[in-house]
Amino acid sequence: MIDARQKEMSGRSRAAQRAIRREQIIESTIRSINKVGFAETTLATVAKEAGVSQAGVVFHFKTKNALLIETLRHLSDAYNESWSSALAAASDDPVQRICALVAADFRPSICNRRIISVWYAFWGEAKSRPTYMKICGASDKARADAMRVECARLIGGGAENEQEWSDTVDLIDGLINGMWLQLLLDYATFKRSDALRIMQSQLQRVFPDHADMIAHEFEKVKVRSA
Amino acid sequence: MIDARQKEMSGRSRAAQRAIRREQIIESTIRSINKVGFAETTLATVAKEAGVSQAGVVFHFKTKNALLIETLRHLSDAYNESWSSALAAASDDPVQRICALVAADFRPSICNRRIISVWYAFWGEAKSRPTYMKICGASDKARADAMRVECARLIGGGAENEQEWSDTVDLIDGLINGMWLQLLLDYATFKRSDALRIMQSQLQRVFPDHADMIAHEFEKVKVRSA
DNA sequence: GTCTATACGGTGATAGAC
DNA sequence: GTCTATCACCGTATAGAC
Repeated sequence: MIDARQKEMSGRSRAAQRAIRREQIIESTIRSINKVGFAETTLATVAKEAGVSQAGVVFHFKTKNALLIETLRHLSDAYNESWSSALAAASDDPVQRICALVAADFRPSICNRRIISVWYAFWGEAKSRPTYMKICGASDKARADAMRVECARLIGGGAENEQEWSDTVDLIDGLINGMWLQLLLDYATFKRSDALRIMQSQLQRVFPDHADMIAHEFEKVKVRSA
Repeated sequence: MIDARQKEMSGRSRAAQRAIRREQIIESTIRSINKVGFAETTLATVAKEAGVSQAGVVFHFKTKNALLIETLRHLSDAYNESWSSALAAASDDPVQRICALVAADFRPSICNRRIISVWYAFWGEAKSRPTYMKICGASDKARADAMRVECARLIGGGAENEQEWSDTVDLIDGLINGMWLQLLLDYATFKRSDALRIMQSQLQRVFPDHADMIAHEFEKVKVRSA
């Protein structure tokens, strides 16, 4: 492990090395939260996962709290990158863009128990830690706004429909979060494919005029993950 | 505070006194998780909230871990009692029973940030603590089964429809969880009334033949909480 | 049953060698 | 940059008086 690390380091600038080492430690924090839980995660458990000393962790993040905040930001960045790139790759059609946004939240890299459990750990602490709250809120809002734009285009942009877009976005995004919780808790019987099937039929119910295109878009997702 | 406690104690059996004191400490645990978070909740913070000594908390629950498990069980019991009583009070009509189950999850006593944040704290720890997982899973399953019965009656009980009930239940319950998360994180702009409105319109979409009765049932909820 | 006092281990963070 | 050694503190849990 130490060899692999050193190999990865060689031939890079100082700044790049620093960034890589920080990311390694953040990944170790995620692993630790998975193994022993958020409450039991200490500098020692993180250091052990990362294969560095406890002081090494502090050197790179100053304090434990800063490390946890950076870990949350890392999750948030990865999430934002995922839906942004999905949107960038999609056509201009709002139905396709909505499907792309939904499908992005079920990509294996984003949507797996390892990551979901960490999100839940931070959400659980968010009420008592304003910084977590802010990061989670900003991440959620950016994504919801992206979805709002597409729903507004599809439903009709007049102000008289504003509550309808707004509710449609809350409905779709809320359902995604519900699927995530079920993937976390009911992992023995509930799979990503179940979640995707439910999301597809729900989108078809919400946008019955575009049922065929939605089916077509979800077929593509199924092919990609097969 | 101590006077109020002693007043509550007088004239009760030993067992009842014990139960009351235990419940007071559990309530204090919930308050502590709200104030300082799950990770920072210690015997000291709980004891301070409860107005007893640290050793007093241990006396009643043996260990901190046992206290946390009892706290989760307390949440779970309250939740189960809520939907069970709602079901018992409902008529025999499946639509009314489904509405009753949904509305029960948005009762102020069950659905408020104080309680939701504690649920999220436990969900966040669940992956690394099998006992939490088991309690959460059992609670979820009982409730989902209750919903499944009603959906099966409404959709048609043949085996050929099984995936349809199952998905419908996952859809409704998933959406409820999504609404809870939004109530937790987006509390400034998203209210219980927003969640109820979205749930109503969603149920109407899922069961279009019963839209009128659903509207009627949700009117009753609105009147009750006004 | 409830308290005060305390044992004991672990925790976050620092100092200083290399 | 990374380590070992160390600190002061705080965590859980116990002992024993009342």
